[in-house]
Amino acid sequence: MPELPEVEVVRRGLAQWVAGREIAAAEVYHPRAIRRHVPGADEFAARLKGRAVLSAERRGKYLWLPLSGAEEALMAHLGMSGQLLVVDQDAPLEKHLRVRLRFVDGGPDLRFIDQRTFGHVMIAAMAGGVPEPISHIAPDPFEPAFDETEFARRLRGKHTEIKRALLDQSLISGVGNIYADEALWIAKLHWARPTQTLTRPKIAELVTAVRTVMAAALVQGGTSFDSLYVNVNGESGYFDRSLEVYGRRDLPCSRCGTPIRREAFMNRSSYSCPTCQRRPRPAR
DNA sequence: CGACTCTCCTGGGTGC
DNA sequence: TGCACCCAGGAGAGTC
Repeated sequence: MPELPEVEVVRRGLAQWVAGREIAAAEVYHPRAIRRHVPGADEFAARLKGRAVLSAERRGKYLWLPLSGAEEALMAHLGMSGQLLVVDQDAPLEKHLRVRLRFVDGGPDLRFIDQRTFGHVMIAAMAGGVPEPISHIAPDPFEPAFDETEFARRLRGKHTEIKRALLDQSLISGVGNIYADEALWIAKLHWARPTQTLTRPKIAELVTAVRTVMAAALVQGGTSFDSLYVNVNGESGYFDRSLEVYGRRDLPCSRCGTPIRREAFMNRSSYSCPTCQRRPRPAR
């Protein structure tokens, strides 16, 4: 649920507080947190010891810390409830602490805390500038590598609904349920609109809406809808106050006053304005 | 192969 | 007050 803006907030904190430091030790408190690191916890810790963190990078919702030595990085995905916190090494261990990194400088730890355990960390080889496990995902809309023409071409070739496509990280990365609903509201598109019926100008409008809402969220430090999204210092952003549809069932649309509706879609909630976002005709 | 569903997980909230 | 249940949802595995 932390989406691109929240993950970017975390990346900036890691760049400031963790980059340039040498790892003294890694401790794994819950095996599920490293389930994608196939060699296991002991190998994970051994491979990190003595390596320096070179920088902090991001694509979509994925973060990675390139490491000194071999061409590999410590990669993280926050899932729904993951947090990467920079905390004093003497601070008490958090209830949902999953992985702890200590540094040779004796400064603050980097701790991965994750209540719902959908997030994970792993060490991954680099491949073409990104960790190999995420080589299949598309650039996010803030990267120079994001090709809007290619995105439009692939989108129009799909036989699916627009919201499903927005959440497909192989088409465009970084968009999750909250910002998908917000961007669709800005572009006045219903979530069920068939992708093959979208014109190129409408797709351009939608991409602009995605960038607009995410940039606005980033300025405010991200969204803190359920208080689990925090920066590396444990602080929440304020963008939830600016949400137009997400979580606003029965509240008036700021454009037309119609009560916002909540519908089930893909086993989750979709919020939209019944007037501004007309349901597409069922004909195909 | 593309489209779509299922599954993992925990704790806060709710209704009785 | 306690307990059963629902809900939040990203992404990979599995199904058709």
